[in-house]
Amino acid sequence: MSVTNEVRPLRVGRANYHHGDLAAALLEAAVELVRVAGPDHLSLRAMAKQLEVSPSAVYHYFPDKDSLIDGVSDQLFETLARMQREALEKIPGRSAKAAKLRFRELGRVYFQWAYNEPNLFRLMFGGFCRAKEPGSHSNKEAFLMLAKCLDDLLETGVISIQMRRYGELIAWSAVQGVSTLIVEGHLPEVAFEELLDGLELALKATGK
Amino acid sequence: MSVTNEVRPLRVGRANYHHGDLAAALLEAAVELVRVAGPDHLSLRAMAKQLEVSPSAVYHYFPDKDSLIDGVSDQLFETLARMQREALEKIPGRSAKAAKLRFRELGRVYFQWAYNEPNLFRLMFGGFCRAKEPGSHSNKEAFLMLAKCLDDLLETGVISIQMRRYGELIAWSAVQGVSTLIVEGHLPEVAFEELLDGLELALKATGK
DNA sequence: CGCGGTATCTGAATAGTGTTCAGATTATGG
DNA sequence: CCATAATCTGAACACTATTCAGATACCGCG
Repeated sequence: MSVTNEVRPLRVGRANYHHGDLAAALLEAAVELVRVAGPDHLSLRAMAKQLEVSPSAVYHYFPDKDSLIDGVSDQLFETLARMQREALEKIPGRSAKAAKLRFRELGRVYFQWAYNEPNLFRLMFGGFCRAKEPGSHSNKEAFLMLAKCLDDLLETGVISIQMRRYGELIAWSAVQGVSTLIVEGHLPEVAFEELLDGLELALKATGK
Repeated sequence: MSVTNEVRPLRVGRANYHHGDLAAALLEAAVELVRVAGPDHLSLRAMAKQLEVSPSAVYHYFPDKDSLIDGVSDQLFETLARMQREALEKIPGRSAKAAKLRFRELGRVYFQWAYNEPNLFRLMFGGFCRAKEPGSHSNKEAFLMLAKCLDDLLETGVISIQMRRYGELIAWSAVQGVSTLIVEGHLPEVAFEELLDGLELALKATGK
């Protein structure tokens, strides 16, 4: 819907030269291929064939396959962060109940993402790409959302002041871990809600 | 050191036929190659060349590459479990202090494994192999060790009875998660000990 | 001791992969 | 309208997993 949208010819007729927006098309196709086949079975040639483009065309937009995967990763982290943001916006209110719901929903979106799209989750956290600095990607935003959530829980007296200090670390680690363990078949699906129960109880701790 | 050790000819002279114990040699070479190059860059041909064996020889012991990776995975899970067992054996005693040390050490071995050998960790949990049933692999043993640890913490009054119920789930998930997040560069290394502090505090909860 | 059968491994071939590079094609600014 | 820059092609190279017919070495049985 941007202004530049009307300009590109988008491969008029059958002429194959000048795709229009090949970089974006490549990323889109890559996401889809990873989604169905897994990160280790992403094939540049398969992508090129699907976009009716020569395999070497890719190298005008990405220096190599790993760079493309990095691009996909960035996009996925942004998508996940957006989903979390949207989920939070649906639960307004400054009550303890609302704060608890937001906390659980934040974790639930994370887990559901992993559960619904295991291959995308694997690409993000399976060593195919690495975060340049701790808290890069859109992880920065995700981290801030979690922090805000915990602040709300503290203010409404749900969690203790001592545990607030460890909140982000424990919650993020536990949700990340349980997602991996369920996705890879080491834990049953039902373990996730149970983990949330445990987390809430644990963070409450000696406080209140 | 087993009895069958003396029997195999182990590739006498320069004759290349009949390796001796190719299956085990393949697994060993595979572990080493994954260790240095990552799970997605494991090459059957590179393995074969290293063992001075034809590439097709592999297929007499493993139906395909994925089966070999499954074999590697099983071996890695056993190794990790053994390291945890050995770590526990070094900390005897029924005191609260000993129980706390055992709990932390169990997590530390898990994390150190991930941190020291990220590529092996990725093979185990990155979707290259899947646990057939929840609690298969030598995860069963790892899970039992963790359960025993938590029982000790309960008996010595370190953790609350309520939290005992969520102990395995929270501890395993959190340690798994923080290991992934640190290995993949989303959290700094120091986050691990901090997580242990938080976990201990969290599990204590309203009890004692 | 020798011979047949079997387990083991080879060699070649097929189909697929990422990557490079010279050159062909199209779009665009002066 | 033409030159220049951006874009994409086609062929080639060095890899990869996998299959299969056939060669090789071992082992037990007579």
